[in-house]
Amino acid sequence: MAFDRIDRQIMALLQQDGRMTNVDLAERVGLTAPPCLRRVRALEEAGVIRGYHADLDAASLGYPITVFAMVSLRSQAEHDLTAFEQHVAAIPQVRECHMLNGEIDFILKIVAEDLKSFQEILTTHLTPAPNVASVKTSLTIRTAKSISGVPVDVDAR
Amino acid sequence: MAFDRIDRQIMALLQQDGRMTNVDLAERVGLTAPPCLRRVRALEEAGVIRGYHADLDAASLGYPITVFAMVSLRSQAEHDLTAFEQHVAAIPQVRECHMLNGEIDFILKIVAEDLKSFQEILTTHLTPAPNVASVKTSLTIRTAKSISGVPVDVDAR
DNA sequence: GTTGAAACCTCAGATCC
DNA sequence: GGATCTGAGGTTTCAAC
Repeated sequence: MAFDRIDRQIMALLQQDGRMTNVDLAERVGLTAPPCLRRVRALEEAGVIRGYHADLDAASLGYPITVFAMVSLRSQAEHDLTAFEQHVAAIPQVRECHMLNGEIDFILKIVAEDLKSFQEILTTHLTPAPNVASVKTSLTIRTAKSISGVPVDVDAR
Repeated sequence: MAFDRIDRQIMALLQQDGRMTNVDLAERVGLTAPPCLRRVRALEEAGVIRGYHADLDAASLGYPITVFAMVSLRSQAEHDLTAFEQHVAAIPQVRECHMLNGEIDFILKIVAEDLKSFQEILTTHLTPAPNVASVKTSLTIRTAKSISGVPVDVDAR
């Protein structure tokens, strides 16, 4: 799928403010409402816009702790990798699971109510998981930057 | 700020679908539209709902590569830490920057158009940055789970 | 103090050009 | 892509619990 300048503007604006009304959006990109809405629907149906989400403050909701866990497995056979992914997918506090190259097999981003409950997740769900060789964790002191999504270069192409 | 069951339902639903209409939302939580809207506005003004964002597909937009970079600095003086944070904040491909405890000082999530442009970011912006002792990078092979936000337990309290 | 009912006004979505 | 129209939704006001 190819995007023109207006498509890119639409994506950049909706990434910034996902609840912007269609008429506002249309005005900002220099269209009238109907063609603007058609473009948005086309982007949604093409899977370029995957959804819209409220960005909640983790601390207010009782999850002030964010931890990164670097996990190495004993076996890197595909079956064992997917088994581990399915295992962590069922843990709600695990928000991200990325498979990496190199000596670390997976990096997980985990949120927790406090250090005690984090230790509990670690010792009851992560360390004893099948095939896990080692788990190294690092507490997040502070987060200087956290932008979901990707850079949208409006002037590209 | 304290939340009742309805507040939690609202947050869970808006985290799932940020463009849900207010009347839909009201119906799902068992209210009529006006009090539901007031609750949403209150949550926004309290900073619990920080915003709404379209979730864009990185690969479609020309960013198929995600890399984690573990950075250690030579000095951990507060002045040097914030200087590094400000440095990476200006790099659009750096989407996240978390300060960690332990031997690694920062973990960065970086998106890139291809390996070549990633290497360019690394060698021109990251490695030569002031005070950087070491940068270890890991390519993301695949992402099994990526849920922005936090678990919202509707039945809590 | 929070909900709900009614009013008004704006927007979303469909149709046609 | 734009113009027009209709039904639906957003938002404010105010009364009631």
